[in-house]
Amino acid sequence: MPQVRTRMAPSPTGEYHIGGMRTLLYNYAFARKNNGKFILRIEDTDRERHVEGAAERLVRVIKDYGLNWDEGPEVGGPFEPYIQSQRLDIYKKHALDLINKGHAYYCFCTEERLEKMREEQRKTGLPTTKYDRQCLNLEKDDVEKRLNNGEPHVIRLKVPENEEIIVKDLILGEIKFNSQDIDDQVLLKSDGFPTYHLAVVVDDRLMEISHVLRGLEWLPSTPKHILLYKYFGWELPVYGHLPLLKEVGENKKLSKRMGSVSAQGFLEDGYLPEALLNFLMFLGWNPGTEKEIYSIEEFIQDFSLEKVQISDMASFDRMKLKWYNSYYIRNLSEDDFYNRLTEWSEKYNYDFKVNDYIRKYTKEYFLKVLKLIHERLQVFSDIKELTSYFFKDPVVNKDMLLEKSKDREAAKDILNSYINLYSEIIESDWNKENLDKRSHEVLLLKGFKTKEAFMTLRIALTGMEATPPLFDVLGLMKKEIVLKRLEDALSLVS
RNA sequence: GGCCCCGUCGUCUAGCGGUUAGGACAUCAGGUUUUCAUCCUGAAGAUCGCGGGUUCGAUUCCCGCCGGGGUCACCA
Repeated sequence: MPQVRTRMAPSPTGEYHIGGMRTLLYNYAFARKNNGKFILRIEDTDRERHVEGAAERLVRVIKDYGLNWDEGPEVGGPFEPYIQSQRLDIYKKHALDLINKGHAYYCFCTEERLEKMREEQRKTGLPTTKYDRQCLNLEKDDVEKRLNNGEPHVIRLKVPENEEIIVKDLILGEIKFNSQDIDDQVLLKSDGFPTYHLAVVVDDRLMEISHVLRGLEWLPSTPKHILLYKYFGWELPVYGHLPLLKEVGENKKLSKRMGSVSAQGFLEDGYLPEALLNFLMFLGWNPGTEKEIYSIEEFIQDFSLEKVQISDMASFDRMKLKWYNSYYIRNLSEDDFYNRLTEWSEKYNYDFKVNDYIRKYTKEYFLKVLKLIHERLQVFSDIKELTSYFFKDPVVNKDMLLEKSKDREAAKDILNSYINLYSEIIESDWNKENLDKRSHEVLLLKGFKTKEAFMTLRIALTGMEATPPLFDVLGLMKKEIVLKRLEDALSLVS
């Protein structure tokens, strides 16, 4: 059996899409699983949509997800270059080859004419708009002359009349197409760049790609590619088309309105790569068991094309992603949690820098805070809100504060009692256990209801209804801060 | 519109002729707890899109319909 070689071939036209990362992950895992090679190739053949620096960011984010490639940008390989804009003469040579074999032809039609043609086709209600082949049978001399004159032109594939083309898809099975429905695809653009269709076929062949795993959106153009393989006299790779990603319940592609869609965006939001990857694994694949927590190594072990879903869309359940992430955060050791958070805050977040907080409040204090919110943090970007009251006085909502006790007098009584208690406790006794004990004594003494008293205190001290255990929080705070906040709350309700 | 793909709890899925149709997320209830989170236990939730076949028997195979999606560029 020939070596398994897979590839991912993204276009540097913007931020790398999270769906692209899923497809990359499958290609990566399949190659690793079969002791093959995984190739990264940059498909930058669209000069108009090309975005400066996008290729560099692409490479960066793939590495940030913890993945790598055996051949491609930065690492090189036996089939260099791996950037299509540096392979222009290769594509041209192949396009010319097709012309010589009679499977392609020059076309001098202008954009304007093509637009007009389509306009008319639509009017006459033709079932599908295809190039009308005006340039198919130009005289050889005529073509020669126009080429010499430097007239703008493209090279088109000459699609056969009525031929059945069968796509053998490893995931979907055999799919039949008729060449009648296929347009005379442009192969080489007037700027000398190839279209995707030419470039992908030529490069996949030259780079000896054995398996093409790509998104389902490519299925309709696969017959064009098969035609090209045939005319070049090449053997086909194995195809597998993966379900597209959609927003939950929306039957739509991922939308920015629902959150991030770029691979980078999720890292910025504070998702861990291992959680992201675990989540991505299940977007179109399922082991058929009940195991849902997968490391990348386990995934490589269990991945198989047979288990890829036959489905048109895989649902990108952001809720479930959050669950995965909180699971992975919870399972970080305290050290790792601190280190990962710090690293993240330095790299992505401009609003919450761990190092700034450490400088201001000491690392010891910061670590204690972290310990309290560790299992409550779902994504790193929640850190600021979740810990705000440890670092600055909260804005307390008066109504929220009052509704926890019977009435205004009761609230004042509670606040007063605990101000008295806490002012008496000396610095050396200011710890969680003692505060807990003494606070409960006051409860008994004054006949306060536990819930009323402690909720009132919690809100007065943190401004929030949901926090870590009250005396954990109190024990961490300085005595004078506690007293100040209780006094503030008291004057708020007075 | 043409071509092509898909259709199982609220959501995502497992299933590859005979199952009490399994799991996860979400939801709800109970336990732990001063709140939240975690953790544990449990509940509810699917006439397997609809209608025909094939079969002793269809969620599973075939056909039609309906619904959703993808694609029809000198974009990938």
